[in-house]
Amino acid sequence: MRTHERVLAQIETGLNAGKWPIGERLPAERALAEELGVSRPSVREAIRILEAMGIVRTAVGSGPSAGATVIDRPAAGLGAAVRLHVASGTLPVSDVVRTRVLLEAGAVRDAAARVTDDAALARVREHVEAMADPELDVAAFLEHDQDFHIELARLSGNQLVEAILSGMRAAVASYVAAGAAAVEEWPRTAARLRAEHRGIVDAVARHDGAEAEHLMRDHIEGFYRETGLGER
Amino acid sequence: MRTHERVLAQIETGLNAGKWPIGERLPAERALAEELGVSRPSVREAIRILEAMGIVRTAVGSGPSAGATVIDRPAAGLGAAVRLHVASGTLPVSDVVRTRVLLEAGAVRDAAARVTDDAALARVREHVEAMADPELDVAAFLEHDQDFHIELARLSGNQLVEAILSGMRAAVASYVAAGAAAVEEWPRTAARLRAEHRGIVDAVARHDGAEAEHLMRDHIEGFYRETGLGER
DNA sequence: AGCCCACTGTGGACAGACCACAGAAGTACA
DNA sequence: TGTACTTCTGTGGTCTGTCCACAGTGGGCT
Repeated sequence: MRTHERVLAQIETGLNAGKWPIGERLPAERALAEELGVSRPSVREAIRILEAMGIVRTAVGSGPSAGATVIDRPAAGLGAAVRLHVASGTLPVSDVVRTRVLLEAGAVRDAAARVTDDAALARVREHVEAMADPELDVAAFLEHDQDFHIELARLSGNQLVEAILSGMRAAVASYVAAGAAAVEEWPRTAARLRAEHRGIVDAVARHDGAEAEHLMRDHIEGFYRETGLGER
Repeated sequence: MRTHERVLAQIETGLNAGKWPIGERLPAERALAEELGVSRPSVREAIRILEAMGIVRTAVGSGPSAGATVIDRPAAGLGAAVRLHVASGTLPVSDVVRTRVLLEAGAVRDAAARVTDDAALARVREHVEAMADPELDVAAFLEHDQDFHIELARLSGNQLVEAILSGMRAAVASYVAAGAAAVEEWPRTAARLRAEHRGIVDAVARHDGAEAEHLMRDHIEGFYRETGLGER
């Protein structure tokens, strides 16, 4: 086993044992290196991996905010992994779409069953309304679309689903942008997407999970079909 | 932007451009460092991240197999991320279970629609049959159970779903083991699980996606309920 | 012809140094 | 006494140089 892997394992053990709760800082790189009897570069490599996985955040300087702070951003690591693999071209877009359908459809169903927080629902509606602005260019529209989907998934309360979808965000954004560019009459498509968004939110608001699930499924698959992304 | 991030971005760009198809090797660390005008440690940190994400595999020595070879193991990176976050205790088991339900139910539905490869189906059945061995201890039984679920998901042909589920494997294994230990009459539960497995495979084999989806849902949720893991 | 061994290129690891940064502590001055 | 400035200290970021272990490769010896 390589040194940095050993370091990683030791840190992971410590994390499991609750040695450094979220918000706490890991020992300084030099201290950790001495403590574990390894060199600083080895410690750094381990911390790099933790950072890429969204487990810690590093900062230079002095004071409480400096150093490697334990955080918990599942989306960071999952996101980077999904992004890199989609980028490397081996993860087909159709797989990403299908996975979205499964997760988002399930998420809105759960959201409909549990949503009571009107503030959260209002946040979702904000994105829907923002998309109604006729001045909005396509990029900004799609930005709100992404936020809408993520916020909606968040309503399910399932952190893992939210993290995976957040992770897929960049990958989704790139294919959606390509799809939007392929649409002939964008204004009409945009109007339809808006209407579908409203329908989904309304279904969630009235706790109609089955309907919300159904609408979400059609919404994602419909866009994918209309843009012909599947035939590439 | 930090140096290793710049290196990572450059490598990612190269990957996107198809500069190093899968199976090819990245330039040597020293060469890459000189080419990009950075130090070797910075290059190493970038490669470490790629390695953790399952994008490359490194090997010492000489010859074609040495160096950083581009591979594609989405499960590696996603798995590590899910494992670390579940381990860090912030991802509740119920979220993991729910995510499994969504993904696996969808996966078997897709599998039923497309499965024609009898060899792949036979591989799944092997695990089912292996679980029938009365000599099998609980740990080995659960091992086969995990393999069964992953192989089944693989039949869907969706690499992303398979990767995510593979990534969740370790997390799932730990909660399933805890659940199995909480069961009063294990032999009876084991028999039921076996029967459910058979039912799912049969449904997939006769292309009955709806039934397979339904059975899978009940299978996962049933075990979760029976073991009372949700009440902890 | 076959075997052995040195060579070469690779990642793995380490030591040591210097820098940039940001907060903390100490100090000078009003 | 209070405020502003300066210095100190601890932190990650980065680089240089070095050595090691390893695994093919190819030449030379038997």
